[in-house]
Amino acid sequence: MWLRVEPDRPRRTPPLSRERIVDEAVTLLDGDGIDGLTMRRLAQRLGVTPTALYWHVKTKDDVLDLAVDQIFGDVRLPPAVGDWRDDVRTLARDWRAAILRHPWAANLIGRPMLGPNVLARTEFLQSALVRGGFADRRLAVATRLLANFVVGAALTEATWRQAADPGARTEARRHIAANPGAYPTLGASGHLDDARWSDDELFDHGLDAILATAPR
Amino acid sequence: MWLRVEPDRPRRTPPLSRERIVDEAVTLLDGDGIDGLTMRRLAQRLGVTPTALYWHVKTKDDVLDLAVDQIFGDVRLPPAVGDWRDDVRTLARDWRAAILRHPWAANLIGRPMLGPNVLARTEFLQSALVRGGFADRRLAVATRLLANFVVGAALTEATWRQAADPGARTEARRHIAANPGAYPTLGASGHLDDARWSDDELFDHGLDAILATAPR
DNA sequence: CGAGCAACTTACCATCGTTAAGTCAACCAA
DNA sequence: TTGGTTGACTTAACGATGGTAAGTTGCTCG
Repeated sequence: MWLRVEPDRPRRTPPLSRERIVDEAVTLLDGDGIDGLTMRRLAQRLGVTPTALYWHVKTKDDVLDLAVDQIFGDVRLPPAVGDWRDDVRTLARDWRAAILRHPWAANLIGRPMLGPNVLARTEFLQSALVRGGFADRRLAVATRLLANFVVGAALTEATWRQAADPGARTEARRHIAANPGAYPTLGASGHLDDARWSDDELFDHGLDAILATAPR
Repeated sequence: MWLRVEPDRPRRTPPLSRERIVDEAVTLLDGDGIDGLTMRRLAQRLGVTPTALYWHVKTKDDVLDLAVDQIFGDVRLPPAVGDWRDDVRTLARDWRAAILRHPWAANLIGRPMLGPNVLARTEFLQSALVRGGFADRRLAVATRLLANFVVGAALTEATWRQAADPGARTEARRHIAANPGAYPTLGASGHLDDARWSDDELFDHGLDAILATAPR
């Protein structure tokens, strides 16, 4: 009895599980990007045969879907007791930060994005807007405006950041500079990477502009 | 002399070209989605060997990049002589419509998206905002707010529409209904698909909210 | 002790993107 | 006319990938 080994103790690695698979997938994606995630590489990292994964997961797309929802789980939900504007700002900033922390997420849009974590965040945003006095159609409009701005901004920035060719932005700038006639305003304002204002700054002010549309 | 055949006349199909490849790729993507595009299928449609494509194109990713930029070329640039708000609205609506017409574009975000067509559209948006009185940081903020809202909205809607499982939205709704405690506001307002307001309507009003932030 | 099942492995398949080498007609210099 | 050069394409093949089918192991429970 007291000699009995703990169950599963002598196993070389902790037993496989959907959770461990998803965790390892995320770190693999973080390290090597979207093309770095292979069922074989994933299995190897877990000390397991590729086909073993298919016991816990139906397909590779499942892994991707789970990975996407996982990173949205990192977005903490504020207590929702403070000023509704602060709550919105906090959540929106964290949401954007979560995507920027895992830029590969930009490649996985086009997937459902309807996991429970995303739903919970949208719920939070909407309830904060309700506290702000939004209702009916204005509530619906504001929710979408907010959510789509956050997602659009984060995805666009993530896209730029992960551009395999680090000179892609530079290349685009050169293209603009080479055809000044075609892009008079862009060339003058330097929309693509104006050093005068940071991405963070522009995001925050965009957020404020939306919040300013509150009733009263 | 008068007997000489026109050059390349007896060819079975018109000669291959980057243009023809991209055109066929777009129709293939439209028909069968992102997974339907294979170099082999593409070549077969063009009456050619798969490897022939590599004479005109360096890699499959090139084809995808070109396809993405191509659909943005469909977004007509308004004359830019009318009311600046109307110009912005027209371009934003067309932009969203172009993405919704080719929902697979949602899967290709994460790519540069810096082709000349996209640049030209952003340039147009920005110049319209300048006409609206925006300048300096407010100009930069408004440009990003606008562009990110349009892209975010279109991508999110495209994602929903192309969900392989047509019941994904339904599934999410069921999930919400099953856990009423977790999503009080969402459950009540039916954010996901409230029949009271259409996507078009919510998009237009979101646009108006942004335009309302204009100076003066 | 032996059946049964969960968890994993071995063997294998079709398909994919891509490269290397060969073919073949059209053009141009001699 | 000839003969070589080049552009455009084909034949052949490679390695890697996502996935399936059929075992194999080892734990649990009767």
